[in-house]
Amino acid sequence: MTKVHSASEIDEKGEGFLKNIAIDAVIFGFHDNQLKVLLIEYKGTGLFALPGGFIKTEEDLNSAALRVVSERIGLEDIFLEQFYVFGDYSRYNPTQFKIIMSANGDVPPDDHWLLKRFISIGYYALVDFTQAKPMPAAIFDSCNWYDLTAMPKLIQDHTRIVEKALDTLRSNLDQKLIGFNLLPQDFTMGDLQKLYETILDKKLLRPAFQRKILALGILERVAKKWTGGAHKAPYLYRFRSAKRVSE
Amino acid sequence: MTKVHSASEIDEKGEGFLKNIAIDAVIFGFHDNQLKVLLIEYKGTGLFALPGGFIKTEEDLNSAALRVVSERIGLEDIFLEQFYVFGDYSRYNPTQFKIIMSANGDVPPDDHWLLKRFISIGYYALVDFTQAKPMPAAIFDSCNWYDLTAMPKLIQDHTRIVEKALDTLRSNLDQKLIGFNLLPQDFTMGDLQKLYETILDKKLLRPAFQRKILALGILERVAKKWTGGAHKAPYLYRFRSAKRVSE
DNA sequence: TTCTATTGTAACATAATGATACAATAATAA
DNA sequence: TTATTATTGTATCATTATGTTACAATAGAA
Repeated sequence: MTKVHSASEIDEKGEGFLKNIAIDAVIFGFHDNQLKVLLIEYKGTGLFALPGGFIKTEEDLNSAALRVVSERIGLEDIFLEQFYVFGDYSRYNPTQFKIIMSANGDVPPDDHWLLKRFISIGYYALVDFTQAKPMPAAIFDSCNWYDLTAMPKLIQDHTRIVEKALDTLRSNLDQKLIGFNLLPQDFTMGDLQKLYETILDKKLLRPAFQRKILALGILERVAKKWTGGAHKAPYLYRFRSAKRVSE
Repeated sequence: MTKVHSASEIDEKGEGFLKNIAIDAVIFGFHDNQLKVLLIEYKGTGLFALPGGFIKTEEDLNSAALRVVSERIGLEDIFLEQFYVFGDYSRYNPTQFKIIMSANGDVPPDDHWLLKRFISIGYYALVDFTQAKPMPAAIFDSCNWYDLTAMPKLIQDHTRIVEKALDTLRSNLDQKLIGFNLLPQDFTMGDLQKLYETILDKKLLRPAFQRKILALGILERVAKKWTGGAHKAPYLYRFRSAKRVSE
């Protein structure tokens, strides 16, 4: 329950959108050995939130989520998956949305559809930080990456949504092979290990990690080697399989 | 999008319920070495469906799901978890609901809220077959267990929902320790193994299974032994931890 | 050319899992 | 009462996976 379009785009009754349902997206990136989350800031409020949106009357749910994410990040081929539906009544907080809309110049009537209760379907996305281009919308002051460890206070239960997304990412990391969606096309084994260590928040043994990953048979070695350090140059690897978008 | 209450309970505008959102529940049971699913049959239509329902305006999503399930099964303490949200536009099929409502004596106007598009939040429940008491509502002809391998044709995409629930059950079986929710309080190691074999649809080696399960340290041996066969009597076991309901 | 930091992988240790074997035993039948 | 039978509980060994140490290879800097 987050992405508020421009006032002209959505009327007071929410015609053209499904009622009571929102999408919130936790978009993860990885840079400088830090997990990042994309957050937006509502114009003139100092209120930070996850990117989000609503479902058009004739739109598939997963397509709506993809639209919401790609509008913020400027990419089309995105790993994106549902992870939880947040539906506690205690989430309902219309005054916060009155503030957001008022700061944007719209003073909404009390029965405005955006002031009704919303159930939010949580999606998490894994994107290549080097390719992503954060794009604010008109009603945002900003749209930027934040270290997971240094996020501003978020509206509603969005902090909990991020935590739950991280839990899901952790437990899916080994099971499904999704980590590579956070890396650029070519990367070293050290890059991959640091990514795993950052997500899992624990040190891994280098030989065992390398052996395990290579045994999966999903990497191919790129001929050229990375260079730059005063030591033996590591190989560059690339994942064979394509990125997946939901199921 | 399934459980239609009596006509008097819900008005044509759906006052008191969230719009466009439904809950569908895949309730699993285990009996005679068969996985069972609870299905309802809409009165006078021969149409089978998953038990389902809607969310009250001031009700938590997970509470609504628990209400929907316990109304059908007559139990309170139920393992219940979200597994996926079904939101394709192609699910939308109002004529089927016109048939169901007409057969029930209500001829709905075309703008009746139940004839609008619904996004369905899928939950799966694991219940003790010996304790469950399937309870039909007024608008059902029946509410019964069906073998997963011998289900009738279901309305909408409910067959796919069952399949996806089974996938989730399979992948959660080892990770989380949820299998015991399908068994009565006391059971033998053979019972548990048969349950696992049925769910995973493959044979397991008895000594390895026993060692692995016991190593988890979650079972306690009940003093008395089961009896009845012309062979050594197996121990009865009981799970230490309590059942969990969602997160 | 030597030094340094890091990589790639071999080698061994330990733990987990797969597979076979067999004694223990509750009911049945002789 | 005793032998028979089917199944249980677990020991034992084999295989595989994972944890850990060690060391040669090497790109750049000194």
